Amino acid sequence: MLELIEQLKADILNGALPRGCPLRQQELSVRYNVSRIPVRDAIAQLKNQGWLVTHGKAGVMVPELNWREAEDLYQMRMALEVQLLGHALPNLTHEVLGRAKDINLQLNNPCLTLLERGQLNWDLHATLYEVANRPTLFNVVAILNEQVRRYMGFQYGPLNYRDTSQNEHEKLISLIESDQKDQALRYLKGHIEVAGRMLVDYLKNEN
Amino acid sequence: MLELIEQLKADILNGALPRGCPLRQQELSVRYNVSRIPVRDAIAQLKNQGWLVTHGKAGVMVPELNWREAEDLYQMRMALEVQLLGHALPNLTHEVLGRAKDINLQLNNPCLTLLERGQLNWDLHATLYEVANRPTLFNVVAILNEQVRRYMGFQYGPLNYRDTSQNEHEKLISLIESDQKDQALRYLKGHIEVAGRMLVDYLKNEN
DNA sequence: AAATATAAAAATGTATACATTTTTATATTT
DNA sequence: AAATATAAAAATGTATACATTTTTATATTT
Repeated sequence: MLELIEQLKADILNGALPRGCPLRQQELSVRYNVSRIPVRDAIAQLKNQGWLVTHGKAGVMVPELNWREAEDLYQMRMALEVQLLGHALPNLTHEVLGRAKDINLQLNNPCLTLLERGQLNWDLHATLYEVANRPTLFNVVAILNEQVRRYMGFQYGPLNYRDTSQNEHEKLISLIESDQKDQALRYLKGHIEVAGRMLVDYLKNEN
Repeated sequence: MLELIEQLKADILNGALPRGCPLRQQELSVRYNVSRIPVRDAIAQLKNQGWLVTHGKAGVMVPELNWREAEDLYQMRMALEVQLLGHALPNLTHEVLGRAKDINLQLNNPCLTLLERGQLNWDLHATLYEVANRPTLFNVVAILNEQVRRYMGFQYGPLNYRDTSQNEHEKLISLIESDQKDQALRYLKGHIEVAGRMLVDYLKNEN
C-alpha cells in the first residue's frame, strides 16, 4: 500500500490526476490494478496529509495550490525546525556534519529537477535533525516537509536559487562546526524564511 | 467510523484497552460489533495521530505515556499557538471574546473531570484561533491538542491548577481587549509553558 | 419557467471470503 | 541444552459482494 501512496503522490505531482474534480475509487482501482480497499486506505492517508481534500459529501479531489497554505507550512517549518536543530546541536558530531556535507555536494548536480532537489534538501535537514532524538517533533517536521513537496511539482523561481540555497547550507554547517549556536539557529530560520517567501511570492503572481 | 474512532479513544483513555500489548483486529471487531474493515480504518487513523503505535511487524498497541513526547507536544503548541493567535488578533471582535469568556465561566464548575476541563480549554483556545483564518496552521494545532488529550485520562497535578488556569484565561482575554498585543502573545506562551511543565514534571515523577 | 419533489443511477461504506504475511509452537541440528 | 530450521496456526492485507448513502436525472408542482 505504501507503494500505491507513492504512485498517487507522483501522479498528483505530475498532473496525471487533475485538480479540482472528484477522483473515483473505482477509476483509481482500475488505473492502479488493485481493488477499492487499498485505494480507500491510500486516500484516507493522503487526505490526512493534505494531498487530497474532500469533494462534497462523497469523494475526494486534488486541491488547488494556495499561497496561504504554503505560507503556513513554511511558518511552521521555521518555528519547529529551529527548535529541532536546537535539540540536535549538542549531538552533532563531525561524522554527522560530514554526512550533511556529502549530501550538499550532490546538490551541485545541475541536472536535478526541483523535486529531486527538494528530496536532497530534506535528506540534508533530516540528517541534522535526527540526532536531536525527538521523534514526536521530528515526525511533525517530516510531515510538513512532505506536504511542501506538493508545491515542488513544477519549476519556479529565479534560476540562481540553486547556488544560493547550497551556499546557505554550507554556511549553516560551518556555523555549527565553529559552535556558534545562536547564529546557526538564526541562520536556519532565515534559510527557511527565504525559501518560503520565494515560493509564496511565486504563487501569488501566478494567480 | 468517526464514532468508532471516538469509542476507541475513550477506551484508550479509560484503560479498557491495555497499554503495551498488541490489539487484534478480530477482537476489536467483536468488541465494537463491526467488521474488520472499519476497525482497520480506525486503527490507521489513530496510528497517524499518535494514539496507537505499531507492535512488531503485525499489529498495533496503545503506547506508554512518555514525558519526552509530552514535552515535544507542548513545545510545538507554544510555538504554533502563539503564531496562530498573532494572526487572529486583528480579527478578534468583542463578540468572539465574549464567546471565549462564556466558555471560561463553564470552567468554574468544580465537578468537571480533567478530561472535560481539557475539552473546554481547547474550545476556548479554538474560539480565539478560528478567526485567524489559517486552516492549515489551525489543523496542526488542533491535532496537537487532540494528542495532548491522551495525557489527560487521569488526574494529576496540584488541585489548585483549576483556578490558576482560569485566571490565566481571564488575564489573556483582558490583554487582548485592551489591545496589548505583544503582551497577550507572551502571556499565551507562558500559559502553555506552565501547563506543559506541570504535565512533564508529573510524568517524570511517576516513573 | 423556476423551484421543489421523486426516482434512478452511481458512488462510498461495510461484511465476508480468500491470499499473503507474520507469529508461535514443534522438531531438528549442533 | 541452546540455537536453528521447519511446520502449523493465527494474524493482517486484499478482492468481491452487498448495504447504504449520495448524486444526478426526471417528473411534478407552483
